[in-house]
Order: sequence, then structure tokens, then C-alpha cells
Amino acid sequence: MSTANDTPAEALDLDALKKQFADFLREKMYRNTQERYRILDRIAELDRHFSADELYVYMNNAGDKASRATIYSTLDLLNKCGILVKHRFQGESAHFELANRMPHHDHLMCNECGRIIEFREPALDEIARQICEANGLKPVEHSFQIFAVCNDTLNCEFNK
Amino acid sequence: MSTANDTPAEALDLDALKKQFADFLREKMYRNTQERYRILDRIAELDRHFSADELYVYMNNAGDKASRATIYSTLDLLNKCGILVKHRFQGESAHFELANRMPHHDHLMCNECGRIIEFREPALDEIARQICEANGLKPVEHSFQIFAVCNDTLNCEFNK
DNA sequence: GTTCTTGCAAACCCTTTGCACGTCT
DNA sequence: AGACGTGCAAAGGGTTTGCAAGAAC
Repeated sequence: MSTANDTPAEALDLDALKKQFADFLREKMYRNTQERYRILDRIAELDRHFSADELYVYMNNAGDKASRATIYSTLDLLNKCGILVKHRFQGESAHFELANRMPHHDHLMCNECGRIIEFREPALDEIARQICEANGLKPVEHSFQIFAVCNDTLNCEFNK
Repeated sequence: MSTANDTPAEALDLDALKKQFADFLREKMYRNTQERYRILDRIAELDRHFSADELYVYMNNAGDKASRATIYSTLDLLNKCGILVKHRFQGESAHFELANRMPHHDHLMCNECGRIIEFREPALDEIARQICEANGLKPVEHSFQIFAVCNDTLNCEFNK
């Protein structure tokens, strides 16, 4: 519950992200507000998938008050400038994560226990590229979602 | 606007779908209501992606009144019995389509003009299978979404 | 000082639910 | 007759928006 550790960042270069964000804000004539940078800080701390509301709760628990409106707005900016990617898993609310947390990865989800497993599959990049080329489009990003069930659903250790 | 054509179905075997639906309803002890079969009829007529609300509007324009509650409920049944697949594209509401309209396919979407291009890529099945196996899960289904932009965004014929 | 951003609450969209009425079995 | 399904409207969750107060430029 304590959040004394203010500089987690292992492979994660938070300063580079802040610079990227600052560049984006300057270019688009948005302002450098404390809230925007604090939100980015907390996201880096989290270092996992999160929904807007999870971030809101996390920040308010950590003492960094931020309104939902500001969080949604900032998440959108971070998404637009490529720092965050936004996922929509099945029936759920939107989930975000740092784009550079794992170079390129997709998601395997268990319909039974709800856990989300990340994986890398470089072949998907090439498939996406070819399909775009065949249709006269330029690829921006892709999302491969696999829905599955545990081999042994009764004994799944993740099932609630 | 007229809907005189009551038997469109080219490659689409509507009778087989109705039988599949009837079997499902019987097995699950659900009732054979007129609404449920009318909804399936209209979906077959549409023969494309649609949202619950688009179907609601379409049916009411066609004179087949059906409430949103019934449409949502029936879409869920059709999804559960495998006749419909449900997609969640980026920020949009859920979209449905007939599962057997195209054997197995995924979606390429243009962020600029919003059009959705369907494609088949059998290699994805094998990738999904391997990744599930590596994680001790059984694949149920998968969804590969490619987000892209037109090569020439200014002259995109689909852009509004 | 002006303009943009924040925070709050209300509005909004999509979807689900409660309840009275209608329909299937 | 009894149970389930329908339709309506209201509630629900997630997200966006309008407006007044505050911060950035």
C-alpha cells in the first residue's frame, strides 16, 4: 500500500517518455500541466494493464488527486502521441498500457478465469504488413486476441 | 427501401441457420418465439456487419417491430449458439455478423475513413493454436485487427 | 490578462434490468 | 394455467461534456 518507491523504472526509460510527451504537447500547442506529468508518472509506476478507473483509484490512493475527466483526457493524449496503446478486450472497459513496455505483443485471454497472458509473435507484423499492402493501406498497429479456456477448468489456479 | 425480396440467401443457407437456432433453443429449453426467428431473418437479409441499434432501426423501418431488449437478448442467444460472432472494434459499440458468412476471417480497418475490410489468413489459426498450447490453454476463437490508414488519405474515396 | 485545463456533476451512449402484459407450451 | 419472453422505461457502467474556478502562457 505504501508507495515510497518513486523511481521504479528498470528497463523503462521514464525520462524519454516525458520528453516524448513534452515534444508532443509543444507541437500540438497543449500546455505542460502538472496533472499530465503526474499521470504519466503513475502509469509508469503501475507498469501493467489498467483501465481509466483503476488509474483513478490508484492515484487517489497514492494521494495524487486527479479527476476522471483529466485522466480520460490525458490518457487520450498519451494514446495519440504513441506512449500508450489502448485495448478493448471482450465486454470490458478500455484498457491501456505503455506502448514500449513490451516491444510488440498481443494477448491470450482465458474466458474462464479472466487472466490475460501477453505474448510476442513477430510473424504477426509481417502478416499485417502484407495484408495492408494487398489492400493499399499503411499499417499503423494491430491487435491479435486469442480467447481460450484452461485445459483443466476445474482446477485452474486463477479461477475465482 | 422496399423489402419485397424475402429470400435473398445466395451462398447463405438460411434454413440451416434456422434449424441450428431451433436445435439450440430446444436443447436449452428456450421458446420458439416469432421475434427470435424474425430477427434471424433480418440479419440474414442484412448480410453485413451491424450493431444492435442498426438492426433495431433496420427492423423498425422494415415494419418488423422489435424492442431493443429483445434484440439484445436474441443477439446474445445467436452468439451463444455460434450463429453470430461479436466484435468490438476500437471505440465503437459491439458489432455482429453471421459466423458462416465468411469461414474464418479478420478485419483491417482504416482509421481515416472508417471502412472495414475483411480478409482470410489461415496462418493465424496455427499461430493461435501454438500459443495456446505453449500456455496450457485450449483455443476458442481469435480476432486479428489491423489498424491502418489509406496510402493517400486526401484522396480516399471512402472518406466522408 | 487571456486562453487552456481542471474538477465536478450532469449528460451521454450502449447495454442490462424490473415489471406488467403477452405468448408459447 | 403456468412459465417464459416481450416491450417499455428506468437504471447501470463507462466515457464525454458544460461550466465555473484555477493554472499556464
